[in-house]
Amino acid sequence: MRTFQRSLPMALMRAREAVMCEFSPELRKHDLSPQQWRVLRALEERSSMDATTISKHCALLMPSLSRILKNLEARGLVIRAPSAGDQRRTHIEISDSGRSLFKLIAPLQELRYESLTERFGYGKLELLYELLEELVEKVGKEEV
Amino acid sequence: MRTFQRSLPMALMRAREAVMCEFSPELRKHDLSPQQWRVLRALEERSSMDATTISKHCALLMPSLSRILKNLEARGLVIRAPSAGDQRRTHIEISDSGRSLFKLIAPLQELRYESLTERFGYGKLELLYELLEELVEKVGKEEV
DNA sequence: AACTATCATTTAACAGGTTAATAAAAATAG
DNA sequence: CTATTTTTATTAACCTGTTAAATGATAGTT
Repeated sequence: MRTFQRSLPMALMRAREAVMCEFSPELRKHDLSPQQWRVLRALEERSSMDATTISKHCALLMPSLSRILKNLEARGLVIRAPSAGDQRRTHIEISDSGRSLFKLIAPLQELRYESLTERFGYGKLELLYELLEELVEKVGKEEV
Repeated sequence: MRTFQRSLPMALMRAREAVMCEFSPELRKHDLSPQQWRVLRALEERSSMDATTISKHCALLMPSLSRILKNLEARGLVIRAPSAGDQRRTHIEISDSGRSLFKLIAPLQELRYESLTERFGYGKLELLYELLEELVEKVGKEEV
């Protein structure tokens, strides 16, 4: 029987926590959770999207995203409006103040990412990304 | 600037979710969360431990573990008693009914793990474990 | 022995992960 | 064109993740 320590979900979780330790503190200074930051980042890159697109882009389930957007909207970092064509869709746009906050934080996080890459090794990081992607692909395939 | 998709926390999260899809449904049938299952598994292997040891073993923070144990105890899967030597410590033991539940679920999960190993490739899985471990090591090192 | 610091655990508070249920708009079938 | 189905988003309910604060027990000091 496989030993207890051989747990893929646990190993992945542990790794994620370790990586978060690197990025979270800076975000917390601005009262941003990693997920809120992820959404802000995505919107900064694309300017605007509907909720479902953000959900896919950020790997967030709709219920989580719903809460996150409510929060970000309340803080004025994001603007929500029903989509023109399809009234079901919500159109999300990053606000000026959202963009300012992004510009304040992004460079610092970028430095940390570079430092992490250096410590871990560029090649290994690439390899890790590839393995993770392949894992998602091959494990997801099972559902009929 | 690094593109949005190059996010290690996100990649790790996505992978974890994909893997969970494999194991969660069976657990949910028995009203067990992945973490509750992890604790039960750890206790089955060692029979009994104090809370802090479980916490380290299962990579759970104490507040989470505290809630999990309260739940498992209420369901009679686990027995809690103050430790003999040190009254601060809580001694946790798996109950007979906890052991029975484990024996019911474990073989099914084992099969799923084997299937996953086969689909992903044994070598790749080993490599992934190693990379994740190394990542935790090298990223954790930063704090002084 | 009394005071203080440390340690193990719990509680609180807030956010996200997850499944199921709901509401409303849009697409499709008949 | 109405009835049904599908899609989009939200809400609810429960659990975990996470930081900070609180409680209670132990160890160390003076």
